[in-house]
Order: sequence, then C-alpha cells, then structure tokens
Amino acid sequence: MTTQCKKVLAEPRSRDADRSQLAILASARDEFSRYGLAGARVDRIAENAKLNKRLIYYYFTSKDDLFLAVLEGTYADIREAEQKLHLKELAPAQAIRRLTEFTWEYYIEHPEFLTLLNSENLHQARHLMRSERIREMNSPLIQTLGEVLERGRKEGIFRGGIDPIQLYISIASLAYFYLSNNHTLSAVFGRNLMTAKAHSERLSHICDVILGYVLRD
Amino acid sequence: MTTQCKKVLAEPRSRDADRSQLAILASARDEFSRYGLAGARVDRIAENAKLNKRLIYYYFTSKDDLFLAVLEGTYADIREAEQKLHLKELAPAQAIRRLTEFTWEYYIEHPEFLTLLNSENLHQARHLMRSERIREMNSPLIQTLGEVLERGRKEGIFRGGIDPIQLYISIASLAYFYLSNNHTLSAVFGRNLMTAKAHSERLSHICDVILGYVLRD
Amino acid sequence: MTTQCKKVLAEPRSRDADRSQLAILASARDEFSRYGLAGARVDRIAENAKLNKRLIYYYFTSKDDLFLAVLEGTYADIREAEQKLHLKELAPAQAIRRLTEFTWEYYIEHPEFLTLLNSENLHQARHLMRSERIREMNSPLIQTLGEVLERGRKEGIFRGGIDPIQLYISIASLAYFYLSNNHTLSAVFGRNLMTAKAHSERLSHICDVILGYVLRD
Amino acid sequence: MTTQCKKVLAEPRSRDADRSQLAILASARDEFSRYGLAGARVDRIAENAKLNKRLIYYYFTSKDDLFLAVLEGTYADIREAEQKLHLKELAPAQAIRRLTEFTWEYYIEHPEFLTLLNSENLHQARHLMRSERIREMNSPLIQTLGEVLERGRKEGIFRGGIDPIQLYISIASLAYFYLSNNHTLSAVFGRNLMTAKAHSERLSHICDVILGYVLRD
DNA sequence: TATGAATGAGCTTTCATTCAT
DNA sequence: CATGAATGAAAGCTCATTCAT
Repeated sequence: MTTQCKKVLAEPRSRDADRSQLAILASARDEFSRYGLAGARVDRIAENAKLNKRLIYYYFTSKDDLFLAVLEGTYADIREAEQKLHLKELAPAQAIRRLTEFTWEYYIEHPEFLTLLNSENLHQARHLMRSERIREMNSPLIQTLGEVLERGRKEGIFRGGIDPIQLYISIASLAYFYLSNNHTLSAVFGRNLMTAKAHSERLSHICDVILGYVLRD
Repeated sequence: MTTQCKKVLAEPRSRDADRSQLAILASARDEFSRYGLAGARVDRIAENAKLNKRLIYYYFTSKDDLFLAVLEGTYADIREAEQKLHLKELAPAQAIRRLTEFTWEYYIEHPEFLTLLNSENLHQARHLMRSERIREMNSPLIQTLGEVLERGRKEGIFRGGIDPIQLYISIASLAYFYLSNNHTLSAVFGRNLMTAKAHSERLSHICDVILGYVLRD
Repeated sequence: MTTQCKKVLAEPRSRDADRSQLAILASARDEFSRYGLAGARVDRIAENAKLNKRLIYYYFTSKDDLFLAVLEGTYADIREAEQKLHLKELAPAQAIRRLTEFTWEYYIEHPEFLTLLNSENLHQARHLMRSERIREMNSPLIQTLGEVLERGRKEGIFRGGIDPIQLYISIASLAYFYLSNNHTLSAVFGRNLMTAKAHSERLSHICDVILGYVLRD
Repeated sequence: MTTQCKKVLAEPRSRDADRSQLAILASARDEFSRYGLAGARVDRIAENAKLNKRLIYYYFTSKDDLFLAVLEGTYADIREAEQKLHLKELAPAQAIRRLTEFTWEYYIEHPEFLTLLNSENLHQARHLMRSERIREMNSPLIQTLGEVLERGRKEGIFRGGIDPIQLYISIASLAYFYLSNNHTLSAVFGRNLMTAKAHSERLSHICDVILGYVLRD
C-alpha cells in the first residue's frame, strides 16, 4: 500500500476513515491474489482487515468494485516504481539490462501482481476496461524505451526496427511466465524453480536472451 | 478430447459410459477455462454436457477431482501434439523455429490450455502434484531439445551452454504471456493485440528473439 | 443370521438367491444398527454385502421394507434364544436369575438389538406395527414367567401380585438402559462402564434388585 | 428452554439475537427429538423457528454443533430441575421415593430428553464428549444420593453396600426403558402402555422394585 | 439373477449483500 | 463512522430409487 492509494480517497476525511480503507485494500489485495476473484471471500477480507464486513460495502460498493480498486492500486504501485528507474540517464545497453532486472525483481517481490493480473485476464479485463484511473496512469515507459532503443541504434550497438512494445512485452514475458507458472513447471519438470540459485540462473538467462536480441551481431 | 482419455477408462463398460465421461470432461474443460476453478459451476457443466449433475459426482467424485481430470486431459493433448513435431529430423535452426511456431500456434488454438494452467498455478499446482498420470506423461521434448542444441553447437551455428529447460520456458513465455494477458495488455496499451496482423508480428518478433539468442553471432 | 431368516424366503429358489438375501440382511442389520434408519446408506449396505445395489430393491422393495425385514430377523433371533432357556425346568428363584442373566448377556452379545429397537421407537414402531410376522412371533416367555411367579408364590418364596409383564420389562430395563446409554453415561459420570469389572458389578446389582423384589421378605 | 440458555450468550447483543437463538434451539430440539440427528432437516428447523436458514449457520456453525447445543440445553434443564428436589431435607425412604417419582414424571413430561439421548448414544456420545459445558454441569445428585443411602443405613432401614451410581442408573432405567420403548413394547405385547392407568401401575411397580431393593428385609 | 448407468429431489452449507441502528 | 443481525439465491454434494440390458 503506497501513497497512491490516498489520492483516490475523498478529501476531507478522518484519519480513521483513511486507515479503514487502506486496511480493506491491503486485506483485499492479499485475498484476491491468493484465491482469485471468485475464490476470494468478503468475510475473510473483513476479518483480516479487522473491520466489519458492512464497511467494505460502504466504501467499495461491491466485491467487483473492490477488485477493481485493488487492481488500480496494484498498477499505481508498479508505475511508481518504474518512474524511479531513470532509464534515460543510462547507456542504452545498461538501460535495457536495468529494465530487465527491475522487471524480474519487481515480480519476485510482488507476486500478488502476477496473480491479480491473471485473474483480471481470466475475466477478460472486464474491470480494467471500465477504469478511468488506469487510462490516466498511462505508463511513460514505452516512450522512454523507444528513446533508449533509438539511442542504441544511433550508437550502432542495437539492431534497428525493434518495436518497444514488443520488446517490453518480451521482457515481461520471460520473467512473468517463469514466476507465475512456477508451481506447475516445478511439478512437471520435477525441479524446484524457486531456489536462490534457480532465480539467479533464470535472470542471467533472461538477460542473455534480451541483450542477445537487441545488440547488433 | 483425444484418444488419451479413453485409455484410462476401465475396459468393460458400455459405450454410453465412455461417451458420458467424455461429454463431462469436454464441458468441464470449457467451464473451468472460462471461469476458473472457483468460478466454475457444476450445474453449468452438467447442463452443457446434457447430463445429470449427479453423474459428474458418480464418475469424478468431486469438483476438484474433475478439475484434475481436465488438467490431465489437457496435458495429454499437448504431449500428443508435441510428439508429432519430429524435431530430430530437422536441421537445428529449423527445429528451433518449428518448436517456436508450434508453441505459438498451439496456444492460439487452445486458449483453454492457458487459462487452465493459470488456474492451477493460482492453486499452487495442488491438483497436479497429486496426479500420478502427469508424472507418467513426462515430456521427452526437453531431451529432444537438448539434442537439437547439441547438434547446432557441433555444427558451429548455435552458441554453447544453453540449458534446454531455460530455452523451452523462454519459448513458452514469449507466446504465453502475450496471449494469456492480451486483455489487460490491450487495455493498458490501447491497442488490439488479437488481430491477425498483430499475431503475425508477434510471432515474427518471438522468432527473432529466440533465434537471435541461440544462433552464434 | 439364523435359520429363521430362511423361512420367509420364497420356496423354490437357488442357493445363490438365498445367499444374496442373507448377505443383504446381514449387511443391513449392521448398517442400520450403526447409523439408524435415516443415517443408514443403501450404497454402503450393497457395498458391504458385496452385491449390486439394485438387488436390494429387487428383493426388499425399499429401504423401509428392508429395515422391517431386519427388525423381524432380529426379533426372530431373540425369540429363538429365549426358547432355549427352559425356565420351566428350574426352581423359581433359579429361573428368575437365569432370565436376568440371559437378558444381560444377550444384550451384550447383540448390541445391534438395542440400537435397532431405539431406531424403531424413534419412528414410533411404524414398521413393526404393519408387520404380520411380529404378531405371529408372539413370545411365550410372558406366560412362562407368569407360571414361574405363581410357582414361587405357592412355594412361599415369592411375593404375590407380581405382573409378569412389569417384571419382564424391569429385567430388560435394568440391562438395556445401562448398555444402550453407556456412551452418554460414561461421558457424564466420567467412568468407563464397559470394562469387564463394571459389567460384572452391574449384573450383580441387577440380580440383587430383581431378586430383592420378587423374593418375600 | 430455560434461563440457563441465556447465560451462555455473550452480553452486548440485541434482544433479537437472543430471541433468534432461543427460537432456533427450541425448534431444533423438537426436530432432533422427533427425527434423530440424521433424519432432522435444517430447513424444517428454520421454518418452525420462523427464521432464515442461514441464521442457523450464523449462530451454530453446523448441524452437528446445533445438535450439541440442543443436548447441552436439555442437560441444563434436567440439572436445574434436579436441584429443586431438596432430597437432603427428606427422610431416607421418602427421598428415594421422591427421586424415583421425579425421574418418572420428568421423563413423561420431557419425552424429547429420551429420544435426544438415544440419538446421542447411537452416535456414541460423539458430541457430548467434546462438550466442555457438560463436564461443568456435573450433577451433584450422585453425592446427595450417597448421603441419603448412608443416612438410611445408619438409621437401620436401608441395606448397606449400595453404589449410588448403580442405584441412580437403575431408577432411570426402570422409567426410561418403559417410556422410550413404549411403541415397540405396545406392538409386541398388544397392550397400550401409555394410558393413565398403565402409567400409574408402572410407577407403582417401579417404586416397589426400588424400595424393595434399598429397604432392609 | 444380476448389474452399471442414470436421475430428480432435496440435503447441508456458502456467499454476497442488505437491514436497522 | 461503524456494526451485528438477517437474508435470498445458489452452491456443491448426497440419496433413494429407477432404467436398460
């Protein structure tokens, strides 16, 4: 839960009201990420927030609206973290590596992000699509990434014609799939993918793949 | 629903029993892939299978067991399709491209596979882990892929030291994430990722990334 | 299961048919005595009899009719055992003691009898009341007991005016209640009533009570 | 439903909450005593309590827990009634007679007590055994009875060596069996045991048996 | 005689939500 | 701002019973 959350709260409110809403959002984020939208229990959210169930409806109208609020908060958090990357100040190859490592580490530190997104995709982005906040939170990252790629191309170290969106998706893919699917992959390959060693091997592999792609031969 | 399914059914049964079980499995696969495990409704599964709800419990004991049966069938299907690839008969670069394209196309043609796997991961592979069938269905693909990589390396066209599991996961990642998350990605980027053109661009990008990685500079 | 059971089977039948019916009755007696009428499961009766469920309906029409058949068999068994007492051949006090001990021991050896009777009483003897067999199985015990009491009175050792039915009920009461309610009594008194020592103490007490009543001061 | 019930309810609740719980308990006691645990229907309990079925689970968690609550209430009631006997203030023979009559009358006025106990015994006291309340409700009756017996012995009118628990069980037995099994006994003996005349004859017989036992010859 | 397949009705339980204060 | 009480709808599951062979 970061400062973002407070921004959507109506202005002249008591500390208690703020605290209640934040407690609900934190509890809901945990619950939705653990059990999915359908599997989440409003009772459990209230219990873990140590607040009355009725209050959830008072502040968030319905389970679906609460889910959207959680999603918005989750997106706000990653956007905020991205803004601290300062890719423009780095050398192109350095910037790509930085972004790749950031993505990997952020997903590891925020596993809720992955499961919440999976849930929202199961529901075909039904919630996000009606969210105004999400559109306002438009990530400047793609543009920055485009600039980095262009700089790299001009310096002669990156190949040309790279679509920043495709690249961004690929960077995310290589981390996301591994972490999100680690349970089934572990079961199928009979190998624990979540050890520290496995993690560092994976990150190393991902960097090889991404840099192998963007760097000129 | 493929021939695999029949193999596990006990032999001396009326044709109707087989047909009923297959109808339930098909309907359940659809339902679970649409709504997830918690969101799926046994009533709906029965209705769509045009069979009595009681029969589902008669054959599959519980919703969870049915979910596992669906997962097993889904895995059996992809394993069967993989076996038709004949990667060993192809030139190394050709084999990698073939596997990449196959993966992409299989995911497009079987969107249920993606959502079912997401659901199972949400549940931390709880079902797969108690499945004996899954362990018996061990994919020979990784070994084949290892042989292809070795051949490519000996021919001097592939870089050395590639872990076939890492590569396999990466190939899957690049297709899976894009397709599984297309709804949220579309919402966030404001761009429809599911057009034919977008698809072919993505596949092309994936091949570039993967081959850019395996091919020697 | 005793010879009684066979008497109700239609005459010209295969050994197999007999065996199936007896297996069902034995399994049903066990099931009903364990779980009561409502708690008993036809599935479990079939399974334990190692026979198809359909056969139960073939032979016994319904769960209720099967319950009645079990009750009738149970009564037939105790009647048969009573007939072996030969109370008339004993001295009066000896006969009363013999009957008391028999009752106690029979209940201990046939706990199903107690629970089946409790079940039937819960249902207000609904089944027994429509049974012709039960009325035909009228116990000659009461009459015998009357004769014993009369003999004892004439010999000057028994008090007069004892109603044999009241006495019979009392003898049964003192054993039945202790054994049937042993679980709750043990829980309430915090004392295990089912040890061999507790049993012999109870029997001794019951004999004291009954003989203390019938014997003249 | 007595004052006992209220004691266990948490204090700061609306009067309606109390009333609802008591209505559920009263309705459940009736239902369980009529049909047993397995035969009882939660729907019917709700309907007769004129309350929503959901509320039963809200307050009592499950059918089994509700059954236990009913048992506890039933025991609380009889304990409360016992405490009004004041056996210590009576002459020994008078006290024994008083207890015998009380037992008989209480069972007649509370037939639910008998069937509820039968049900609990069918389930091998599974519920009572996990009840803390029952253990706390330990009856002081046995001790009082022991004192009465000792007084009678000292006065030279009672025989010595009587175990108060055995005697208590016997007094209960003679009433319980007759009343609890009256339906099957009536069916078997072809004689209505529930007329006023039959009742007074039985009570008279029971007193004769019990006093015949305790009084010195 | 015997059985596997199938079912309708109804069971206990759950859940998101609203009422009343 | 906050909460305990209450509910309608529907969920997963069970059961005695029947069908078809």
